[in-house]
Amino acid sequence: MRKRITQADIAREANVSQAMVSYVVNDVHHVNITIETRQKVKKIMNELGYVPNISAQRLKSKKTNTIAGIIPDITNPFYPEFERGIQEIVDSKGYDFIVYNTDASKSKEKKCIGSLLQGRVDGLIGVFFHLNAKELKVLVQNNISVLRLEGRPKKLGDLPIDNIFVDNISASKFAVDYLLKNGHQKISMISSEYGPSCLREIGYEMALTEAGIERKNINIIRDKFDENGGYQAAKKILSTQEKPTAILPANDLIAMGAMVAIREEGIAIPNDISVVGFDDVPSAKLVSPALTTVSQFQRNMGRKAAELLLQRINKNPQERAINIEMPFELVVRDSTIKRSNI
Amino acid sequence: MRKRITQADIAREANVSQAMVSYVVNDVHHVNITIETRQKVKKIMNELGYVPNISAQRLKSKKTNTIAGIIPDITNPFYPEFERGIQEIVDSKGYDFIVYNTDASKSKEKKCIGSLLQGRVDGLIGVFFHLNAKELKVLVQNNISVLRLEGRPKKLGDLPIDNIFVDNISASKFAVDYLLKNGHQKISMISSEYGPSCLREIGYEMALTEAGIERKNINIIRDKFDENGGYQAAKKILSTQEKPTAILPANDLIAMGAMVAIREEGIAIPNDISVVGFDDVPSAKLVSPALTTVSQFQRNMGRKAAELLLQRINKNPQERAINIEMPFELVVRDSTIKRSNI
DNA sequence: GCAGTTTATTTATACGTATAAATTTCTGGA
DNA sequence: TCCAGAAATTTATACGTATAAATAAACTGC
Repeated sequence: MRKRITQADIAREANVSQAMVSYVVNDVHHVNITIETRQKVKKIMNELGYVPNISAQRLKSKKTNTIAGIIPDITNPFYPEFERGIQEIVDSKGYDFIVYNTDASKSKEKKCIGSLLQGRVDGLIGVFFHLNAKELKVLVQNNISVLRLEGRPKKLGDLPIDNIFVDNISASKFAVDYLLKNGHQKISMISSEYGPSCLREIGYEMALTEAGIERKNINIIRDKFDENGGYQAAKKILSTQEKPTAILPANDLIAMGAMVAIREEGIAIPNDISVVGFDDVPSAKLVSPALTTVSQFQRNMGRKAAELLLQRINKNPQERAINIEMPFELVVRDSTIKRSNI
Repeated sequence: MRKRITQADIAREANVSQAMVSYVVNDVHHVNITIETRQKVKKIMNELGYVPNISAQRLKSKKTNTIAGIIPDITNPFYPEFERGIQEIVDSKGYDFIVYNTDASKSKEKKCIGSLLQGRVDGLIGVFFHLNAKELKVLVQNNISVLRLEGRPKKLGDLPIDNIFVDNISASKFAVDYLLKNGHQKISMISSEYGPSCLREIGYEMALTEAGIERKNINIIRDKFDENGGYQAAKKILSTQEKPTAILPANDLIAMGAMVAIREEGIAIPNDISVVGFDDVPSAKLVSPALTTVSQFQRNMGRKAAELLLQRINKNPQERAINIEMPFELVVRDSTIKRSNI
C-alpha cells in the first residue's frame, strides 16, 4: 500500500507551491500560469499518479456531489428502472448516488433523514409513505434539496420541495373505464394500505360510480402489496358466490400473485376473468397471459426527477416549489378481453 | 437556510474549547471530563441542533465509511436481492452504499475504478466481466479493499482480493443431470457471451458427455442475456428439424423469453419441452408454468459478501485472499416434467 | 531608466474535525 | 502548608484542498 499522493507532494517535487498545483489541477482561468510550469506540474502529476482527495474537496467546497434516493425496496420491481433513470442523469453530471431502502416503515424513513442531515448529500429523491413536508423541512433548512415522487399533485406550501407525479386517480379510472368499455360490469379491486393504493382505489370507485354501477358491485379487498397479498386476496374473492369478470389489482406484483391463485382455481384468464395491473413491471410482459397494465415509464420518471433535482440544487435552491406531472399509458396485452354481454 | 452548527459554535456558546466539544461528541474515554461540562456541552448541542460534518470527519479519519457495489445492471432481477443483502449488513455497521451500473461494458468498469480511486469508498463488492485482478491492483494499492462475486473459485495470487462464488459449473451440471435423470436425451442450451454463461456451458457439456450423449445432441445457441435474446434463440431452436425435449437457458430472463417464444409456437411447457432456468429471480415463481430454476440465494450472498468485505477492511486489509463458496439449490417447479421414454 | 502594469507565483487562511501534547486546576497526604 | 500527581481543560496541529490576498518578476511606454 503506497502513500497517497497529495498536491503537496507534487509541489515539492516540482519546486512550486501547493497553490500552484491546485490551480493547474483545476485549470483555473483567472490566474496566469506559464506553459512551462503547467506542463512540469502535469508531468509530475502523471508520474506520481495524483488523484484528488474527494473528502478534502467536499469539505472545502461544501458540496458533496452526491444525491440520495429513498425508496421502499429495490427488490420491488417498480424501482430498479426508476433508479437507473436517476443514475443516468446524475452520473453524467458527476454525482454519486446512494440508495436507502425504507421498507415503507416510518422509523426507517426517519432514520434516513437523520443520516442525511450529516451532510452526505446535496439533495435527495424520495418516496415517502409516512413523512410529510413538515417533517422534511429540516433538510431544506440544512441546504439539502428535496424532490418527492408522488401519486397526485401536492398542495405547494412555502417550502421548496418539488414533486413529480403520475396522476394515479386518473390512471386508475382510465384502466377501469377500459374494462367497462369492454363490457365488464363486476370488477373487484385488490388493494393495499400504503403508497399510491388508496389513490387507485379512488379512481376505481370514481369510474364505477360514474358508470352507474350499483354499490354492491364496488368491492375492494386489501392485503399486502406483493405477490403473496395478491394471492391471498384473490383466493378470498374467488371463494365468493358471484365471481367478478375482472380484477384490478393495485399493482403488478399483486396482479401476478392473483393470477397464480386464479389459475389454481382452474379459472381462465382472460376468458373467465380479466386482470389489469399497474406499473408495467419488466416481468409483466413475460407472464402468461402477458399482463395488461398501466405503465408509468419509470426510467423516464427517474431521469426527469434527477434533472429537476439537479436544477434545483444548482440553480435555485430556495425558489418556489413546483409539481411536475408525468404521463401514464395503458398497455393492453393478453390478460384482458372484450366481454360479450348476456 | 440556517447556518450549519459546528463544534466551534458550541464551544463558544459553552465557554469551552473546540477540542472539549469533540471529546464530548465522541465520548472519548481516555480523557477526563467533569460531568458538568459534559452536560453543559450536550445541552447546547441539542439546543443548537449540532450534527457532525461528515466530510470533515472523513478527511481527518481517512475513512469514508462508504462501500461501493459494482454490478452490471440493477434492472437485471438477479441484483436487487443481492444489493439488499449487502445493504442489510453495511447499514447495520454505519456504512453508506453506492451502486454503479456497468452494463457489462469494459469502459464503464474502468470508469468506476477511476472514480473510486478518488477515495470515495473504503471498499467495494464487484461483479466484473472484463477487469481482472491485475487491473484491480491499483485499488488495493490505494487501500481500497476489493471483493469479487465470481462463478467459480479463482486462483489466489498475492493480492488481497477475496472472492465469493457459487460453483456455476457444478450447478449447471446438476441441473442437466436432473433433466437426464428425468429421461431427457435431447437438451439444448441457450447461452450468452458474458458473465457466468460460459461456465454454465461447461457444466452442461460435462453432464451430457459423462452421460454418453452423442455429440450432435450437444447444442448451444448464444444470444443476448435477456428476455429478447432468449426469445430469438428459442425461435431458432424451434425452427430446426428435431426439436429438443428440454431447454437450458443460461438464466431466468433468457428462460422467460424462451417460454414466450415456445408458447407462440404452440408448444406445451412442460409436456413437449421442459425448461430449467438459472438464478431463481423473483418472477420465476410467478410465470406460468412456474419456472424450475437454480437458486443462488442472492440476498444471502449479498450479506456474506458484505460481511467478508467489512472484515477485510477493518481487520486485515493486507492478508492473503480467500475464496468463499456459497451453496446453490435446484428449485423444482412446473416447467419440467419426467419424460416417459420412447 | 523608472513609474506603472501585467503576469506569474507564493503566502496565508479557511473548511470542520480529531487527537497528541502542553497547560492549568484540583486532589489528598506528609 | 506545600507538593506530587491526578484530573480537567486548552493549545496546537494535521487531514488535503481551494482561493483571496500579497508579493515578486517581467514587461510596458515614455
